[in-house]
Amino acid sequence: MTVTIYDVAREANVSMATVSRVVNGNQNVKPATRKKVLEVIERLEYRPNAVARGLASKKTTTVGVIIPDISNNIYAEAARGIEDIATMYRYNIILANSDQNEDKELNLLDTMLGKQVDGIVMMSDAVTPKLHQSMEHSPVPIVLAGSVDETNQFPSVNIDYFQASYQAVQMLIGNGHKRIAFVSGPLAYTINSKFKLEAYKKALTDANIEIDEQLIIADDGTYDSGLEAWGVLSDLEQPPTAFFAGSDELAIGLIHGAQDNGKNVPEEIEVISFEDSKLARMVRPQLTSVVLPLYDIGAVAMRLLTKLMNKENIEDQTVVIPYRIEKRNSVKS
Amino acid sequence: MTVTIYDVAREANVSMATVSRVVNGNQNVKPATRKKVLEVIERLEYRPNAVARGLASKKTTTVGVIIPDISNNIYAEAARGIEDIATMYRYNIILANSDQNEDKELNLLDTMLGKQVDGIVMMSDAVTPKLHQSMEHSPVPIVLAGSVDETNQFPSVNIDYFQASYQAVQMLIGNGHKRIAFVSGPLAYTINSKFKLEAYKKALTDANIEIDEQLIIADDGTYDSGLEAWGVLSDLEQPPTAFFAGSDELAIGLIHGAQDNGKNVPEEIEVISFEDSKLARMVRPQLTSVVLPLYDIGAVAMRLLTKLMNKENIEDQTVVIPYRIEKRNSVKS
DNA sequence: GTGAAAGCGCTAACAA
DNA sequence: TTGTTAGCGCTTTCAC
Repeated sequence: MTVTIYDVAREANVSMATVSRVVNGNQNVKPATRKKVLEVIERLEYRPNAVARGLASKKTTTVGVIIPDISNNIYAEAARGIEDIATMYRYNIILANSDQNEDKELNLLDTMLGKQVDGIVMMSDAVTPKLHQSMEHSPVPIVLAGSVDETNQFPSVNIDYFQASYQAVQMLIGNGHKRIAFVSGPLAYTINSKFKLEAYKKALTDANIEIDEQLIIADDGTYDSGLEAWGVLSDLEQPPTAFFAGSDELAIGLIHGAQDNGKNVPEEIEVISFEDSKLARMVRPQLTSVVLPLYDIGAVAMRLLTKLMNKENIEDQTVVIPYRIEKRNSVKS
Repeated sequence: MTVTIYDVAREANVSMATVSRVVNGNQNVKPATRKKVLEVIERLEYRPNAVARGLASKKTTTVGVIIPDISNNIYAEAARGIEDIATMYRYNIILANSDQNEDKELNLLDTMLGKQVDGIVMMSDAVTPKLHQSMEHSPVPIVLAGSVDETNQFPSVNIDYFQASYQAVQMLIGNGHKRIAFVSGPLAYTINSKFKLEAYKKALTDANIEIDEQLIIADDGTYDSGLEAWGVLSDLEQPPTAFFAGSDELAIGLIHGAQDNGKNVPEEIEVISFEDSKLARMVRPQLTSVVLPLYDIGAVAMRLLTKLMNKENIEDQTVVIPYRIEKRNSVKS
């Protein structure tokens, strides 16, 4: 059978309280006693039962992580950042995919809270009112990673999507383009893409370029949809000469679409992406892209969560990580 | 404060046993009672404490998942398969990265067992003796996903790496190549790559082609190392005319290396990959590749684990999933 | 420095 | 059909 703290206590001729103390590194134990207990623990191969410990202490040292889809590189990268920091602070993570589906998100929140996680990191492109409400009722801290909470009620970590997008579009404008397309993920109606879109429009407007709704496409964000978008856009009477893509996959689809049509990138067509995953260097030409520091976003979010779980004072709940634009060859100069 | 089963019982004028019954869907409850209890649960927003439940029932409905690196698409894909099936059977997963590091693997095993997971899915390219031994001592079932256990002691799910690789190399041989290189990940010394290498050698030998160790390169499996491998190999006196790549990234690196040198793929250089991630279609020419069904491997592994946790009878502990070769344009005909 | 004992919130016999 | 009662394995006062 499994050996319990009680077995150890008996074998070591001490009380279970003492065993508990040595297991938990409590200093109030005579070195000799500690040694004796440690020996018995080793001999019996005693392994503390974290569930019992959790019940008694009301802490599980595990945090919940709700992400849209782990098989999507973006989220996987963030997940790795989260997990690394979690490990550093001795937490384990319960990971679950929501597919951006509100019902799943709600359910996951509930089951994770049921499992008594000490905190939650949540990635969701759309913090709906219902979700928001559920999150408010959480007995443990929740931090948003890569998702902005417009009510500013929840801790969150992000980059400045608007600013980054604005700058990206500006680069294209600076290169003389008048017909600039914006191709984004399905998220056209969600937060982050909303910022990108707003920035896109603002940048054009500020440069006195008229906004043409035909040049704005929102699909599912995949390579194929980038290819498709190229098809649609290049068939326009006045096709775009530059593209602001919402993701690397999209950008590559756009570029391949152009190349398959005999167009040169960046000589004839320029493309700037928003992501800078390792894919960015795996195309010819390599992508110029806003770098979205996913790993860092995850890591910082988790770090923030540890502080919150520790009830430390937080200066600022919403942290904005710096971004930069990596210049490669899909945009001239 | 948090509301417990006891609060619900009191409010509903029943015993906690009855509340427990309705929460657990036990049929031995009069409909009227059930209704009453359900109402109170709703009103009080009672949420069962899974930790207490776990302690009492000795089941946590969570499984551990140990993978090398979630930010690597291969493992992320498998993780998604694992999680989907886990969710289907109402399990949650504790996910952790091992970086293929034995110490971490050992530690993770230990902490997960400490957390009383009901089972574990493990992905490890090298089941070392120590690891093997720790796994044997596990009180809960462990299944290996995408990793073969040479002792055949643990349940595992895989494809036939040898057969798949053999066939891949044969395609190249069939196209008339005599100088065929094998470029693989760092895993040259680990199980799966070992099979690939063996198959490569066997295929050549069977075709009376001499094995040239210079044509065998094992590096870190990244795009850059593919590029590098091209550099080294193309500088040979008798450079290879065909490549068997251990992964898509590697294959793309090889192809770009060739193209940057003005070589045509597949006219002058042919490349076959082993993976078939979505990357495979995101290059020109698109990759011909052995398809490694990662999602399925994960899903089947998890399904197998549910059976094991359920103590169902398993016909065969080691399942071999069919593979196929997806023909695209990096190999002629 | 160490021990006794009361929970933590729930499940699972066993009775009734 | 429902209630009573032991635990599950540990943490945590509170005494000594």
